[in-house]
Amino acid sequence: MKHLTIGKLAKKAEVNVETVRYYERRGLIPKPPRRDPGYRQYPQDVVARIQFIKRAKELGFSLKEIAELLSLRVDPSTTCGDVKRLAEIKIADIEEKIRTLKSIKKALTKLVTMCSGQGPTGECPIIEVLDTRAKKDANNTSRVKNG
Amino acid sequence: MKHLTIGKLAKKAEVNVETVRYYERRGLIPKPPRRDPGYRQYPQDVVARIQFIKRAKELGFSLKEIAELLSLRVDPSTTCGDVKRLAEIKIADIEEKIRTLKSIKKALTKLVTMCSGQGPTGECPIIEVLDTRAKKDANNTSRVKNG
DNA sequence: CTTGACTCCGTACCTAGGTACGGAATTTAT
DNA sequence: ATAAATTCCGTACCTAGGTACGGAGTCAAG
Repeated sequence: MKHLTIGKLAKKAEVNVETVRYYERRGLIPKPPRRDPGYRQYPQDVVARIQFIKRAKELGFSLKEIAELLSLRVDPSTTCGDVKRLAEIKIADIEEKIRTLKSIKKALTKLVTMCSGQGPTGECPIIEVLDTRAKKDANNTSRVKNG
Repeated sequence: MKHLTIGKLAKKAEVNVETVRYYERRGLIPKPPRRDPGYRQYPQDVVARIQFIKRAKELGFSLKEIAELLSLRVDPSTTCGDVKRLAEIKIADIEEKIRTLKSIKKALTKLVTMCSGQGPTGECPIIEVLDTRAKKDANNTSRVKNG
């Protein structure tokens, strides 16, 4: 089977048919060629593209950001400098996300340990772990003086 | 300053006042004590809690999931077994997210390299990198394209 | 002691990201 | 060769997560 109907594609990628059409409208997947009466014919690789979109969504990227990620490629229409710049911004975003996830994970791991250790502490260590990071821009303006 | 009004809290946590009330309704932050005519009095630590919520959202957690994360603590009302089980599920979720983020990052890094190398490939390496992962349940015809 | 900023509350509205509807044409299965 | 499923399209609707409105009471500064 060389091409996929929209229904087959949706099934493979585990999304709704309407979602496929929606992504097309949003420009997240390319407009496919049409068969005789107008039926869409999808190449196989669109499955992976949709699966990428799904994963990226779970990681907190908006469809707009995902579209940007997907457009990142080395082709004649973009200069390398542009691609590089955008990619580097995205890499930094991702590193930040990874850092935060790691600290949440650490907190959870600590919690599990505490649990085994039988310490009924009552406080939530998850927030505590992130607390340090939160402090980076916790500067009160001068007008917050109070007694 | 011992307590915060809702406005001060919102400012510190960099969210809208309405959002604070919304989170209260959703049970994401505890209902604070009230002052004389009914004004909310927030302890300082709620700032960190809201910042945690903001970050977790950026990582793709829903408010419901965030509520679960925040309720994870060792206290008398939950058994250690319960906490541990839930925490371990969350840890696995997080590890999956980290893995996916790393592979996207890797793809982007590769892209930057390619870019420096002047290779006008035209294809999007981001999807390709994730493709391997996608294949885990892509049991279709024997015809697998390679590149 | 007034003026303006802040608070209360319920309800209405908004954006993002889908999902469903409905009727006509077409394809597939029986 | 029918019946059942799929496809087309535009539009309407839905959920999550806020955000704004409005009118009344309250606090802080001039």
